[in-house]
Amino acid sequence: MAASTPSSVLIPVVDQSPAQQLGACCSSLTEAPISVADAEVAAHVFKALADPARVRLLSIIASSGAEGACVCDLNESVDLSQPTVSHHLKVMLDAGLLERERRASWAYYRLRPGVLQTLAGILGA
Amino acid sequence: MAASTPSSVLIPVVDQSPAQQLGACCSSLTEAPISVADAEVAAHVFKALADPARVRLLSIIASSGAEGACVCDLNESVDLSQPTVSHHLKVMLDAGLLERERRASWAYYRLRPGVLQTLAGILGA
DNA sequence: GATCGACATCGACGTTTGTCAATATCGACA
DNA sequence: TGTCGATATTGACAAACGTCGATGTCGATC
Repeated sequence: MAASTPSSVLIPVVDQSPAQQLGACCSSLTEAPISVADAEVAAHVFKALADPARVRLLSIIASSGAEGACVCDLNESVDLSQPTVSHHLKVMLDAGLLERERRASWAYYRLRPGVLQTLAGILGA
Repeated sequence: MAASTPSSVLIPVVDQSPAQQLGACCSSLTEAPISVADAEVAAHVFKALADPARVRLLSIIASSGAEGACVCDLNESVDLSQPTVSHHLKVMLDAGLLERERRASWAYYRLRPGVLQTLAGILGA
């Protein structure tokens, strides 16, 4: 296709999260074979969902709508230590699935708008 | 999907793959907090997509439609050894994303019908 | 300023994962 | 029957991951 020599070796430094890049990469997995680079981006996002604790946290956060969910509540929703919950939230934040907002001394996480629709679009549905 | 081969067509025999359970577990991640058990099932399926090689293989397989893709072709599509490709295919097969069919001495993999739609549905889109 | 509470980061650990070379399995065919 | 080609399985190893306790950071309140 476009690229002439995909001999890789490079990791392009993009200031966009994987989930942001996903929206611009490919229309769907099922239409045509995805490029190696795009596969890496997509896998990064899926990896952020590849843990039971993260799926559950994301579901709780998504269910709390636009206000977001307080970390103090999330800590009690899963049977994990506070540092571990913080770690999982960071993984999803870095992948571009979540947004963080600080209110007073609390942190609130919410779904990044449209990100699940983008993901669903990649799946070809 | 004619493919009239009198030779035996074997379909993966799994009692209940994660992707199959997904369809019956929850309507969507965003509606209400998912249960711990359902999160485990969903994470299992996402984990099968959490690798660049697997995403690319899945995309190639999906793009080849109902006929499926021959392993002999897949081996040349990614820069990995034959056992590694076989391993990745098994991961997605066990997760319920793929189906396998043997024709003569070749193996063909295809998307399990509807599985991507189910996944997209879980995402709430 | 000192203290407290909420959250993030660090360091260390056992476990899981991706990878390959070697080997096994199994059908096709001479 | 024996060989060959295609695919799966095994065994081993390094890297990545999930987890926790200890510690750091930062805003709020006294």
